[in-house]
Amino acid sequence: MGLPKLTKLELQIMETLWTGGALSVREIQEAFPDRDRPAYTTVQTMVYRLEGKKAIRRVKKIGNAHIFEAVVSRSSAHRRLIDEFLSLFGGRSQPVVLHLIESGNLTLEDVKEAEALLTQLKNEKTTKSRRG
Amino acid sequence: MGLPKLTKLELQIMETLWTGGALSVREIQEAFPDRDRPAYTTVQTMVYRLEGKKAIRRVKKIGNAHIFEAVVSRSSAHRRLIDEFLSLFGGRSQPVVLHLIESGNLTLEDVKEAEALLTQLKNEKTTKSRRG
DNA sequence: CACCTCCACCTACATCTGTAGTAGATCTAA
DNA sequence: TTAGATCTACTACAGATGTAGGTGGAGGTG
Repeated sequence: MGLPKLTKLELQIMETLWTGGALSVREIQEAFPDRDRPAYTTVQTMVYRLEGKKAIRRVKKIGNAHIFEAVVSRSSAHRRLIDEFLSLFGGRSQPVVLHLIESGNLTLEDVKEAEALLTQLKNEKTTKSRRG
Repeated sequence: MGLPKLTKLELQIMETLWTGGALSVREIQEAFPDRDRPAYTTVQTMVYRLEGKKAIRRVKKIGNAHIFEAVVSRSSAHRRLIDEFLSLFGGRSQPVVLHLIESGNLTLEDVKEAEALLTQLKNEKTTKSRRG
């Protein structure tokens, strides 16, 4: 089975784990912005569901609290999201790109930068492989 | 209130209406691919819900069948979708762009083309306005 | 007019998502 | 050791989404 489908709230929790490493439910809850923080048990429920989906796992226990960490990587989750999204446009990115540009969310510069960044990353990896 | 939120299936129906103009429930249903066509009443339910959301409206009656047409434009619906989507990435398009490029869904060429197209459209509109 | 077909409407329901309460276990500090 | 804090695990529930059945009525056909 492929990557699990993650909902908005689940993604927020994943984001916290991707950023913060291994955390308790309490820590995840407190990572939410003050003004829009779900109840402890709400977060707990989502954490359990993420566990059920194998997106996260329990790694240890501190006191009586379980500590969770991400199993699914941010990168693969994002990929999944994007594919899902593109499928709404028949898998074609053209209409998406048009709208991104139109709304000022995307310029040639952005793309150039992104490409440069990717190229750079790729080269570094290659170099490292050759050296190692 | 802004644009209504549209679900996947609702979007498929909207797409049919955006493409086909004013249609009956039966026509919308038959526009689905043979192999994955929902029951007539399923489509009907979604059409009613779209009507409830003011995304479409009844324009006339042929025989005893109502004919529906889109009220919300494809363009605004797409915009809404994209904003919704970007919000999952904190409103930043950078990670999205990176993934689009990485997965081969987006190249500099695509962006150039899209920009050219937009510029062209804008000019045409301006010209038309001046003329009219 | 009688009948058959198609449609409108209403109702139902499983699953998913977000939300949270409660009961009982466990830990910790006095 | 005992009371308060904190967690876990379970349960509940409303709204959204996809899916579709059933009933009755409108329209055309012979």
